Amino acid sequence: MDLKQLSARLGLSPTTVSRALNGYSDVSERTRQRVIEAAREAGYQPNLMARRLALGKTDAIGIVHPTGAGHLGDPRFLEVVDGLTERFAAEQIDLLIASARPADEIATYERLSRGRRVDGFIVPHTRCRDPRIDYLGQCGAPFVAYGRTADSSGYAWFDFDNEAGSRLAVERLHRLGHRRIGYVHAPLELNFAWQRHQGFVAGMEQAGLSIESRWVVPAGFGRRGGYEAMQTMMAGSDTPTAVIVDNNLSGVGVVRCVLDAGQVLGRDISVIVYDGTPADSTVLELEVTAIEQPTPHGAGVKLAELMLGVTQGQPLQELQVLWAPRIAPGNSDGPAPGTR
Amino acid sequence: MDLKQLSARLGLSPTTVSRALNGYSDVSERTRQRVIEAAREAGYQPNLMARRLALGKTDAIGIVHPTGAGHLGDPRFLEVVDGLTERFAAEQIDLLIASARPADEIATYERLSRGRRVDGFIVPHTRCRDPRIDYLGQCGAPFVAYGRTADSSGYAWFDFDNEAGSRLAVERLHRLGHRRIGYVHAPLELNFAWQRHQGFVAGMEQAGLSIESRWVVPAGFGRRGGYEAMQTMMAGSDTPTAVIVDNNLSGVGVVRCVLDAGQVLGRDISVIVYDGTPADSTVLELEVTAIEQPTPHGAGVKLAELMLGVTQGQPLQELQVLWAPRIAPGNSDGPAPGTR
DNA sequence: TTGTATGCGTTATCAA
DNA sequence: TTGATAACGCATACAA
Repeated sequence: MDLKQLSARLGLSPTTVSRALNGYSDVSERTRQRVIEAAREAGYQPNLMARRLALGKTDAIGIVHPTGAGHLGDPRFLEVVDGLTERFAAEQIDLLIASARPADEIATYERLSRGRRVDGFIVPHTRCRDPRIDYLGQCGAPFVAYGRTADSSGYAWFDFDNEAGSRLAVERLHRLGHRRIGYVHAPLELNFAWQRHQGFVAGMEQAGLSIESRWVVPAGFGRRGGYEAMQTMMAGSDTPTAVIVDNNLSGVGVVRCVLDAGQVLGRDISVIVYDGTPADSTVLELEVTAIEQPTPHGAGVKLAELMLGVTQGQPLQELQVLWAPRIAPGNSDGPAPGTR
Repeated sequence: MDLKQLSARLGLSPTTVSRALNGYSDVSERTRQRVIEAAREAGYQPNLMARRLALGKTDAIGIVHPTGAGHLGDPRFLEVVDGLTERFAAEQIDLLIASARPADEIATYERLSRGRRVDGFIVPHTRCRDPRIDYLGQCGAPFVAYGRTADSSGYAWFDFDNEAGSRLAVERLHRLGHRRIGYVHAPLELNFAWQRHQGFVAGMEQAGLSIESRWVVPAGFGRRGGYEAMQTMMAGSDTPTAVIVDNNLSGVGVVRCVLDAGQVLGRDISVIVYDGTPADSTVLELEVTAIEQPTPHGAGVKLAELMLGVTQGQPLQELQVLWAPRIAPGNSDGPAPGTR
């Protein structure tokens, strides 16, 4: 059942039927109702390829996710995808997913954009200096970045206020009497890690605390990385009384390491973790004090909306969104030992 | 630069140019070379929407992944997607991803297939009785299932020989002298869980061992579920000397629980886990004995190839592929206590 | 308010 | 071996 057949059945021209279905104003209300009714009962579905050809759009947004090391099964990524597809589906837009090793990433963006397979991109896992952003900017493809780069002025993005989050954590620990605060972080090329680290530095400065470089430990992204980082930190002769962890996978490792060392969280040592403990974790009976962000699903929905805004030519100013974190208190932190 | 412009530049008709580029035989070799050369240097890219309209294909395959409980961030899913996109990209085929809550799943398949947004589907996470398979079968949409259903005769699928895997594990433990063997499993609606459980039952029978129902414990999918299941099992007065776990997330929980109880793996209690330990785990210095499957990435590639086979009308027989598991010995199992 | 004619860029048909 | 012409199904100036 195509437009021609439907219009023939109605005794109208395809033009009129098309306009009636697409909500144009220059068609009488009576005709419109008649058309809509007939379309419904005939089970008419417009041919998307034809429409796309005529309109020059693909109704698809691409997302290229980096594969391989450094992104070992970030489980939250799929939740972002959930949010994206949910919001896009409401607009009849498809999400096209591609994977690429870091070395092939640009080529993949090129393939998708030059082949006009998508109308735009969602760019995840931004880095401080990000060639993907550069490439898309210069070739004029619409996109929304999930996270900012060093210079974030010229494009649409959605990000958390990572600096503020770390500062909140430092302030809280400082109020609890801690003065020796450690920090476990993901690779600083990842911009979220960089920003959170910046916030840590700023927070410490503001609190008048000095940063011990041996207590600032990089961890591979993931549980194991966190575990090893914490082992390193605890191996020294003097150890911090509190630790902030910049991602919740590493956070699991850190917490696990503390427990394995026979220490009591919130008493012997305090830990605050970005995003707290993953729902699925073996750390039971422990509510880790968290720097709380919007859910990945919510982020996905927001990213989708920004993408829609971009394609509709909304002013850039409205397309740069920063969400504010807050502290969700748990029982993994407490007064510094010897404070009271 | 479109076909018309390119043909004008060459002094040929669009027809000829099209045929030259698409490898038809009825064009002279000299002309073909000339056309290919010109196309390359002009950077000609065919308009996919136009081609799709003309050919009535979408060059896209859909994958609908169930969102919400029960699939909490299965990290391996993304790896499967990697394999899929990698293989499909080589054929200029896009992978379209959608998310749906279990209740909306069928509707999503319907939206995608009736809207002719995709040429076929990959169906993940099959269940024993699976309405998605029923729906796709009856509406005639091409698809490949990742895992079989109870009746797997009428469609293309890729699966592991889950029964064989469990039997291998039981045999190994039996040879090591174990007679009291427990089993921790994912919900049995999931077909892989069902099959693995069947294999366990068959293996025990074959070994002449009796199954203690209190040692067969269902666990939610995930680390925590495994942990709790193992707690349950170890709470009883008499406990098994060995445990088989049917997925590696629960496996982490089980192992963790054993360690937390101060027992030594491979000596006090033996554990064999499907797929072993995830690369990113806090269980250090321990190589869990695994029932080894192909990698998710490999599975993705294979699924993509099966999909291609389906669209090319290959006989069904060649499109039902079972991969055989093997045991990868680690140090989490050993002779039953008191055996030697 | 409706219809006519044309374009979107490709592939397929059939004649030359 | 090549080219003219007609699909593919929808959208849109423009005319009525």
